[in-house]
Amino acid sequence: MRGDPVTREPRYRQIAEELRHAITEHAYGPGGKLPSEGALAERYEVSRGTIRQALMLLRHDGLVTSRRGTRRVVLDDAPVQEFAQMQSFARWARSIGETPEGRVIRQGWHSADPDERRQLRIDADARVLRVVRLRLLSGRPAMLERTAYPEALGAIVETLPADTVSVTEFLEQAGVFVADAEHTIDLARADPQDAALLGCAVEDPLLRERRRSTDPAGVPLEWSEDRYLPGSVAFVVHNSLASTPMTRQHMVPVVRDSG
Amino acid sequence: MRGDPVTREPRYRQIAEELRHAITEHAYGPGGKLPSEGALAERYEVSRGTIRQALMLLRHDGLVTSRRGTRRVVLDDAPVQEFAQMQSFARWARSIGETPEGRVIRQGWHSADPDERRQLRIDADARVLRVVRLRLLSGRPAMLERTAYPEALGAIVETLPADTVSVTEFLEQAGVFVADAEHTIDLARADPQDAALLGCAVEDPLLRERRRSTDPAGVPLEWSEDRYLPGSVAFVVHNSLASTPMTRQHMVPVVRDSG
DNA sequence: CAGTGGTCTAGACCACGGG
DNA sequence: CCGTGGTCTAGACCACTGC
Repeated sequence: MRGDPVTREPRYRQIAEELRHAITEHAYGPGGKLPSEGALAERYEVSRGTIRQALMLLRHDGLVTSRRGTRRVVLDDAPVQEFAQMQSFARWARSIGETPEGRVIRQGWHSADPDERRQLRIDADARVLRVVRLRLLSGRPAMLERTAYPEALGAIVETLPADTVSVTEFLEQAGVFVADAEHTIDLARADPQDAALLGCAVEDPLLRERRRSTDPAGVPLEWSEDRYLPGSVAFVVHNSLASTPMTRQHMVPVVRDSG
Repeated sequence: MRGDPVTREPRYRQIAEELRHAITEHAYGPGGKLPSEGALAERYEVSRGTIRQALMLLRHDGLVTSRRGTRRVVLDDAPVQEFAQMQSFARWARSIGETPEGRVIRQGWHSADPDERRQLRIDADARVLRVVRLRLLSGRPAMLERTAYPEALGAIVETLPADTVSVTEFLEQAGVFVADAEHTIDLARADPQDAALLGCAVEDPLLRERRRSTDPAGVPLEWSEDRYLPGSVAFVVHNSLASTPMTRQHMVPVVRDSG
């Protein structure tokens, strides 16, 4: 009943959270130096290894540097968000003080096309549930989302009300968790459906995010193409020598069907 | 025979590299299971901790999952690149088999504007070197880059020939290394200069990447705005419960404030 | 030179998954 | 239940920075 979770938060995450707060409260920098690992280990009464785990989190988020020989330096109060917020439009919207809405525009079962088969790693004869959803921020259309779900997941999603605000949160209650996602960001032109629903003109430019999400076991959960009205959102990525989660991808001109 | 260079590659990185190769050669998956940490520790004759460091690298790159209770599962042969390739247009171009070119369009010293002062963390009276560079892929204009360098770095960049292919590689030879970068990706409209140099029309949509790079000590090195012709490039980002390097950023509609 | 973070070891206990 | 990865400890030595 109480907030006592089944599995308590690991010590190194608690420490990372405290340090993150200290940093965003400008206790050190920017440009300031963190205490040494040894000093932190003493302060928190843990081993140096635990401190290093905590600092690793901050480093991957781009909050601090680290190099041999000198103390860690505060880089910036970076705009860090939880994975859960990146993964859920509704959570993100709430975190910035907007009211998220969602409306299913169309929904139906289809046999998977080659792209869907590759992304969802399913057989040629498998079916997918395709859902088109309009996403709104405080009443204004912000994004149009076209998602394909594999059979098992589609059977759940299919039952949701058309105005479900957060599919992600519903799926979590059903025991479905997203653990990994790969995003491809580029530009697209509004097709007639985009234009009608987002309230722009056909051929207007949109920011496009294609996303493939998988569960903790590595099983693909969804393959989605989201189109954002320009001016409503930007994507921020941090990378470093320590981790390079972002890559450029070359696009060769492709021939598309006339639709 | 220990003829190793000054600093040898750490064991965990060697192991990660071997495993990465095995994965991309489809020795396990996709969907396959990796050997347990204990088995790998025995095979490579290292402690379990070292194996875990290696696996952590693969996990952050989105190559494998990891959860308690089961062996790691191969996710995909992900489009992983080195940080160095993400950071350098020329290196990236070569890696995809294209010939990179660069041309300085304009270059000059200015007093830093508020944006540059904040991004480069410099004083109000400091000067910056502003450089406008056109980047080409195999002869075709692909991107226009507007960069601001702080005084010390500008003094070096200023001396480069106008057709320098890789500024990054030159700076490395001068002992300047990029260790961290933050990227903001959204959409922009071509201004007259963009249009003239990229060969598009004014107001045409462009994919915009703003970037702030820092050195290993956390000192800002450059603040840049790159505008890509659509269709030439996409950005790919991997994130997970383990690390969330990407965030959405809300862009507030420009509202005229009435004093 | 002293202090720092990077690497590595050899243990330990626990939480979780799946048979 | 057993095997797995997640957390944590208490050391050790080394490479590097900066005085």
